[in-house]
Amino acid sequence: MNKVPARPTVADVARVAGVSRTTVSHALSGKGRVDARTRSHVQQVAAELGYVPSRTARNLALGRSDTVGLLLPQVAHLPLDELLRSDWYGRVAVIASQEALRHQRALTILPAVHDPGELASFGLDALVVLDPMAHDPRWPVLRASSARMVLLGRDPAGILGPSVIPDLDQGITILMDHLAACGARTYGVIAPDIPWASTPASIESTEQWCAQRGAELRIGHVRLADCRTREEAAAAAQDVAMTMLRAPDRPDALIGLLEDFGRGVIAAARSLGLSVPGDVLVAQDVDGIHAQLSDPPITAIELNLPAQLAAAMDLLFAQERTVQATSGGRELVADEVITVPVSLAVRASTVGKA
Amino acid sequence: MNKVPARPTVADVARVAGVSRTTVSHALSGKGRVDARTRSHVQQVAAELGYVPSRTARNLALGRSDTVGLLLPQVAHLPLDELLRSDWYGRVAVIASQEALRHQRALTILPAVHDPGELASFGLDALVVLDPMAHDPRWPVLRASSARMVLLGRDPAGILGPSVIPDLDQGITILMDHLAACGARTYGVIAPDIPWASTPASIESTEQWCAQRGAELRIGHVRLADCRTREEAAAAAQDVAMTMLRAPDRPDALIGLLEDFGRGVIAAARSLGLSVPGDVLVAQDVDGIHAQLSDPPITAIELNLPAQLAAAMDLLFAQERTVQATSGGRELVADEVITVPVSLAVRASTVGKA
DNA sequence: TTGTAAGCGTTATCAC
DNA sequence: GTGATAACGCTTACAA
Repeated sequence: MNKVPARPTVADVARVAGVSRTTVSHALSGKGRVDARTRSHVQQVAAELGYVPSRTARNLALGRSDTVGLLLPQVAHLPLDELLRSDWYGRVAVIASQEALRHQRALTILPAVHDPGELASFGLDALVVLDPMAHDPRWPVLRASSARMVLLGRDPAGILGPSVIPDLDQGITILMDHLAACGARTYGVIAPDIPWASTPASIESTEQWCAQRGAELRIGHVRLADCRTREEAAAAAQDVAMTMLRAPDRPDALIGLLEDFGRGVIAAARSLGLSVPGDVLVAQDVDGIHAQLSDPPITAIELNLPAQLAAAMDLLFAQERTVQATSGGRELVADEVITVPVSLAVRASTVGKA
Repeated sequence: MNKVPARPTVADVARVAGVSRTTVSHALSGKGRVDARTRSHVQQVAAELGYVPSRTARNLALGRSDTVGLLLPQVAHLPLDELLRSDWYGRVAVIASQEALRHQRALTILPAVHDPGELASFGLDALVVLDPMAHDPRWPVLRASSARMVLLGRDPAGILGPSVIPDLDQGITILMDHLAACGARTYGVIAPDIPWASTPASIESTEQWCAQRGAELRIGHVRLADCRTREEAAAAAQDVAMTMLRAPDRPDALIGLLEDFGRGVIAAARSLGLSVPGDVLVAQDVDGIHAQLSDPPITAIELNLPAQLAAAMDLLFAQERTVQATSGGRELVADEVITVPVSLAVRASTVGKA
């Protein structure tokens, strides 16, 4: 039962190196003026002793936290919500942790924070808020927080901090251009009735594109409230697609505004004896495994999550090393919206009519 | 530019309540002996002031960290590795954060820790290590850490701490029984050549099952080193499956030991004009979206990740409230292995020959 | 250039 | 029961 040798502290280093704690601190952090020889000596001693500064102590002294909190959405009323996005959130978390570490910060996942106190106790000075929604239950908690905040997804209120969003408008444009180039003339959109702000925005982008070109557009709505699983969501999309495709003047390109809708559309086409992409083109506004594995694989917009999170962290910490003035990072403008470029993953559901 | 009102501290509460800091601490934590009236008074004042204890300060004083670190595997030599498991890791991270919070701990994701110092600086007192491998580059770093550790996945060395693993042996047994019940007589296994300890273990379980019943078993190996994408991995599995299915005495049940292998097998069967499950049964040892979305959906073993992480956290923190003696949690036995029950998700790839 | 000392917010020790 | 006081390990005026 050997007692674990306690980690060396500044005091230890100072004693061994024969200098004061201040000098050690300055020598290692490069802050004050220290003689070059003293500095290298201290550094060497620190290395030999295996000294590592304690984040906790440093944070307490500095009044910050060195960690950024990732706030996942509360699981909403929709039973589907959690299922729908759990994989997505996982990806966000892992990527966010990498980006945070790039800024010398650790990342802490805060699944569901109930009261402002709970959040405050973490002393987080930076927060990434995922998918803010219209009547988000997290709002009161967040308002009470003094942490720097960046929202991932459009903030309907634009009051907590800047938002980082994928440039879905650009994405829709690229997608529609692509569909047009593949011969589409009339379009159909299948939209979920969820309170994510991106859905209305996508619909609007589509409408604008069509209006500008005089193209015909039909919009079908899927009631997700009735769906309990992703399969049911796909099936519901299939129903809606079925109706649209049965119409005499059926659209020859169908876009699903949810990860699960594409395959629903394909199933609908197939059951009507229509070939994809021969008779109807199919695409989604969000890429994902479903789109990649579908038969045929579905053309979709790649949201570029790493770029989104890099942008978010940059917003929080960017000018930190240059500006010593404030709490670090650039001034955060509440209703500013940073758009991140997206790209189109073109797949067999829209090309190769052969 | 109003200065943000600093968060109230124990000192503030003490002053307002007209008592000492000690009394406040005792009153709020319930540790020492405090008069009931004093206690409720202090509590009320604290509530009014919106006092929230600072985790940082508390941790410094107590010498702990209140957070558990999640150590993702280093991205290994295999280019595929990251792709293969990124979704999985994300799920692990989110679920782990929930389980950690259940024990009043925050969860921090540490993607790739290079030197022992870096890890030490976090002062983590609990660590969940993901997928320890045979020659894991993280070992020296971990050995140097004094944190309590639990490994998720079998530890080939059994030296760092207890391992939590899904009971794949049980899973294989259930799966094989199921296949046998569905009419299989000869079996084939398609295994990747990756250094995860679970693969050899699964193969062994399969061999034992077959040996006990005198059933014939063939094993095919896929060289993942040549694969750069999941698609290529599936294609490689398809090649191997093709060879096995072309043999005159082809197996009538094929099991893929990787999430992407199932669909490769199905593709192989299809291209040989064999129906699934009519002519050949197909299954995987790991469930996932791929298995669910495949056509037909693939029977697979559900690894029960939430249960695994719950077990891991329990191991770390279980007896904390009862035992005040040590650093919390039960004694961690290095080579102990905790197995978590798994279940079989039966799907169309093995049933409904009709 | 270096050292002294105060302070960050909390808990633990030990008097009263 | 309650309250000084000293840690915890670090940073940083301010002095020397």
